[in-house]
Amino acid sequence: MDMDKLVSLCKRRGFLFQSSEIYGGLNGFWDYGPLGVELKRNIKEAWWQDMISGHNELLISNGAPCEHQMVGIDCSIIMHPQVWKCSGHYDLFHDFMVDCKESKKRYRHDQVRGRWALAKEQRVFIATQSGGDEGLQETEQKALKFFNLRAKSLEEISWDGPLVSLITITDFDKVLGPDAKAIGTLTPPREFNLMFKTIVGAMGGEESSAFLRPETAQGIFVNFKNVVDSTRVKIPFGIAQIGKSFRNEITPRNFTFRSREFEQMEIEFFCHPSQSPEWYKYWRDRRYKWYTDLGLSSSRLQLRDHDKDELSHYSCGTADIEYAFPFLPPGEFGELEGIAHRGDFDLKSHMEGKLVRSGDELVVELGEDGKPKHRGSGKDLRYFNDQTRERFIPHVIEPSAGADRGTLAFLCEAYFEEEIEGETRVVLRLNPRIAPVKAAIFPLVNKDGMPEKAKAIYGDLKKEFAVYFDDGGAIGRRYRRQDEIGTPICITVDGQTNQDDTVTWRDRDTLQQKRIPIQGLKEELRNLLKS
RNA sequence: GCGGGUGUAGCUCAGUGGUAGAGCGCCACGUUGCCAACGUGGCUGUCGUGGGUUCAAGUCCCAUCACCCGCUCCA
Repeated sequence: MDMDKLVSLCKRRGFLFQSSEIYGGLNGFWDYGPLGVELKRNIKEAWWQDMISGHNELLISNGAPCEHQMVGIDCSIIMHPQVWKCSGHYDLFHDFMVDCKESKKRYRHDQVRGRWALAKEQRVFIATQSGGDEGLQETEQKALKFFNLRAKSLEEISWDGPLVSLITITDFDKVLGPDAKAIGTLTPPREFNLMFKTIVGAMGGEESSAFLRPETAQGIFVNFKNVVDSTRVKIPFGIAQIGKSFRNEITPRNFTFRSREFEQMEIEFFCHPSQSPEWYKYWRDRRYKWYTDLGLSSSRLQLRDHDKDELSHYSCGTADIEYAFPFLPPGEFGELEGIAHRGDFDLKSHMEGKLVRSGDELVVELGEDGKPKHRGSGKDLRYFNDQTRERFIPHVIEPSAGADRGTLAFLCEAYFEEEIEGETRVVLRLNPRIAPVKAAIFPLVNKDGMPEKAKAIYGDLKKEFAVYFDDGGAIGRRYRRQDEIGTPICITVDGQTNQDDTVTWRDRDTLQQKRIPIQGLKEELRNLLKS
């Protein structure tokens, strides 16, 4: 499938627009149009229904170790800055970068190394991105070139000290950049923040700066105690949230796939440590099945377990649900959702302070003064089981899905072009549950009372379903218009309707028609949405 | 971030320094009895944006923004 065709359809039919388009657009931001908002809402509602509101906590779900409860929450986007310090985002998403004015390259400040070289009465800091022996060799080569010396005159250069980080350097005018020919081309380090910064309060200064959340998860962790205290939930249970998150991605690309503002659908599932591996497996499989049930084909979808060295510092297991997007090279997949076993990392961080791994253990990271680098809340976030009299920090399984990525995947999967009697038909084979319009109602022609009858049916169905009325142009054209936006059913009032109160029911995928009585339409549509 | 490409009507795209175009779509009227029918009429443009060169710029130059491809980087 050609991605351009889908992008064009999305624009033409009102699924997706570039943000601020009349001003030339803004990189990494997208708007959902009238049909797009319905599609995305349907996907989010399907998720909420299947994970939370429709969940039966009295039954053991397929593959689950025991019963579990599910509740929802909706947290603020801006939170206390300490949340991000303890979660690790502040340190991780907060880099200093230096730019090279000559080579136009950008380097992470802490990843550039180098050593001082003296020759021809000049002292220069020769920088490189390599470390170890490779770094030593590279700096030698660069120094020879810079001082315009032959390889055999290497001894004319004297080296002052070992390979050190650029962080230790203050006189940037004596630095030879990793890809530069002249000295002094590197800019001083500049703050490069992957989190969006904002100011709280109209008169705010630096002390009142805050961040837009880079993930929804932390709102759940900091409310863990509130939920436990207010709802009578018992472990194991999950807290779910749908909401916007923000990341200042360096390279937004591939339509909405990597955006700077995006929507997440996240569950933090809290369980006893001894049961956590079973729950991890349960959520992994359950979440994969959710996508296939809604229409993603298993040939383009994969569940991939992370390698040991790919795991985050806190994780004891992570799997990605990935989709073979058409804009990716064959064989490559893009992430739709990550299911992570996070252990007790998050709750513990918000109790004690930012954690780092030390061997097999998580310990509070200390600052230079020997105190915690980022202090936790000091609140006791342990869970007390009054049956077993056990007090413990629950382990967490986190299925974290991207709503926009899911929406994009469903669109890609649904797009088909096919030849019908020499004409190309464009059709979105969306699952009826997520289709923006469930059915369109047409009068076959605009006479003999057909429009009146069709309008009456439309008015009645509209109370319960997202339906669309169209009497413009020939009937064939109206069918194709609906095919293109994924409407599963077209209902047409024709001459026979006046005699026996039946209408034709036309299927988007098979193009087959059947006659059904007007009274049976609602039941028929309900069945369609159940499947 | 780097390199290459693209930017003209809602969409797809023509356009040689000299009057802004086509197809599709959309709207109205008529016609029309089931898969992008037909007729008539109509709407649609800051030629991505800002500068410059020129008597004259959609066209040439510079800058900038956005999108696509390839690197690079990254949750």
